[in-house]
Amino acid sequence: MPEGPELHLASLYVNKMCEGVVFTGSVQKSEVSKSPDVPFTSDAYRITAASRGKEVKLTLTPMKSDEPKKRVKAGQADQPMDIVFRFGMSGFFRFTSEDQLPKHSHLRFYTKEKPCRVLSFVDVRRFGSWQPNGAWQPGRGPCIMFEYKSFRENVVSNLSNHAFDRPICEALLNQKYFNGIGNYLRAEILFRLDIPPFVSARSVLEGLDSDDFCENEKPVKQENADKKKSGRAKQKKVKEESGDLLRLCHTVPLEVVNQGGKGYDPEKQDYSDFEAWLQCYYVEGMKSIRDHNGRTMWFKVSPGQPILYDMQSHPRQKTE
DNA sequence: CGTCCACGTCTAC
DNA sequence: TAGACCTGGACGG
Repeated sequence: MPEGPELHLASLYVNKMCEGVVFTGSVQKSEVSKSPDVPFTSDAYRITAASRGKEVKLTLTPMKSDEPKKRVKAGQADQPMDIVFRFGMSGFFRFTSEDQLPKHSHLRFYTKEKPCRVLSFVDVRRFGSWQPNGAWQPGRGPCIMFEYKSFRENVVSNLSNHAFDRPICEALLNQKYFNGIGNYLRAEILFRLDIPPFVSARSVLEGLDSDDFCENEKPVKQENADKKKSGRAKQKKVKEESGDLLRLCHTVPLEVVNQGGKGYDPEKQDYSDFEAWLQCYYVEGMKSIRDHNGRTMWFKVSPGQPILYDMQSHPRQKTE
């Protein structure tokens, strides 16, 4: 499942499926999982979810006892517990009956009904992880989708950092600054602005404002408010028409969220909408190359652009 | 049968 | 800056 949009859709899924549902007992981990046990037990508790960038937080909240004076049973939680999940390459949540447990269900929450149902964290490859009593991972930046203002400020005020020495396509995967961007989003975002993937991040980002003046229909800045010009005219024009790179880091993922469904997941039936939405990643006629970390970067070569890399064409069979 | 590839981190040399 | 960590689908022989 898992870039920012899929993590957020997962949190919406949990909140929708678990609304009004009462869970009970302890939290079960699969035999094979190496993630920590979740030391939480309650006769009756609820589950809610939130997302931030590429993480999801579940909150387990014990329900108040009918008899307030009665002491909480030994071993029973009386305080909420947060569990923070990262999804690796294949994590997602599923809510099923007990006899429909998905394969690779590695953490399970059981409802109080009979027959009971189960909220599962499913993760085929087990690159995902969870942390009981967890918090948002320190060092990950603000969410590209839901903390847009601080996301922008964090990038613009740290452009001198070595992270921005990297090519823009690699910097976009740095979760300290782009929490929620992954491999398909970086391709789609750079494609929209026709930015060559291996130009230096700093050269693309310098000159951007920490405030997005395009947002909220604010008037475009005074033409001459900025002195140093010339090369910036083109950039400013792009910004007026479709937003700058940082704005697209916000709006492109939100397009996927607004599609609903499950976002990126070729195994699912409703993958076709998402596939149709992709303009670059894995698209016929686009080029791909390994970046410095061995990740496949998808991009197009614009007419007249110099061929800087040893590229190969990777045509895709359109299933439709 | 085999090899390659996949939405991401991690830690160890 | 390699690998390590995993399963499984696609595709080649």
